Amino acid sequence: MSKFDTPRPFKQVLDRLRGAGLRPTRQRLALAKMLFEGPDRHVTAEILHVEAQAATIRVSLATVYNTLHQFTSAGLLREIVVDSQRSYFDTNITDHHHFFFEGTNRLDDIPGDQLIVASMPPPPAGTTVKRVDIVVRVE
Amino acid sequence: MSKFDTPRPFKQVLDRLRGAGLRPTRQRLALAKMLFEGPDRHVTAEILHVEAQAATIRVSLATVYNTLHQFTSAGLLREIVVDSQRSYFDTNITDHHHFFFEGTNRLDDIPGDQLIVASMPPPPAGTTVKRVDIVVRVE
DNA sequence: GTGATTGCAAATCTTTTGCACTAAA
DNA sequence: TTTAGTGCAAAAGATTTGCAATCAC
Repeated sequence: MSKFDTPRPFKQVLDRLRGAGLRPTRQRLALAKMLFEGPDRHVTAEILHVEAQAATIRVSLATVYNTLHQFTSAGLLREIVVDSQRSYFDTNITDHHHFFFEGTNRLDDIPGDQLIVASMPPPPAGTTVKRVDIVVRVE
Repeated sequence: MSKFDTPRPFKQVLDRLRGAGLRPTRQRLALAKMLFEGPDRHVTAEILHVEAQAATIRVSLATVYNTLHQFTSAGLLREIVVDSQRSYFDTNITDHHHFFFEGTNRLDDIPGDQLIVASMPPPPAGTTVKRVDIVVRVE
């Protein structure tokens, strides 16, 4: 067993922050590990904060909000708009869409190749398309 | 010129409320006229309230909120989720989608036949599709 | 009359902000 | 050091709620 067999998640997350020009502070590192190690996920600030506290990570809710927005600006996260009352963030930043379960407020990914738009109108004059968001609401 | 030539918008709006099982109160009638007479539009509670006041219609912001939700439940309006901070309501309740201008927070309709979804995954087991919302974000 | 509707002010909820303190480089 | 980042509490903005007064039927 060589020394290269062990995964080095700490370093991966650390590099991801450095690459985004964000100082790897204790709080950012802890939140990044919760978000980026393990499978993709959808979080709200509130949920991430509660989880952090459960994991004995000292971080304020304001910092969770700041961090989620910084990660989003840096392209590490994507904000999903499905609820006019709350913001969701997705660790999956590839091209894809969502199922939204109205009863439980849960989000599930729809892989990019499973939902195909056949025809789309041109953007209004003077504008460019920034993103196309598709939400399939189910219940 | 017969007596049938004159449009009777008042009666139309009144009947629309009655048909929805909503008492045609002064406030509901005034708001319904602002919403349903004239071309389709997108409004927030705030905007509708300001407009009402400008038209010397006495109605509280709480009542505007209540009314928008009652109209939505009754199927007279549709709520559009494009911004996780504010609710928009659309008087166009036919099948269609939207352009959202990120700079100005403005919404434009995309007629139903101008955006065609070619392939769509089946809804998760035990759920049914309630609606498919497509937002083309431009700037 | 009587039950639905309204207005108002207070409450709630999510998110942002100001600023003194702390920590990374 | 020096500058970015953090925590806290307060502020802000959107929306809802409780309840007495008012209105439609």
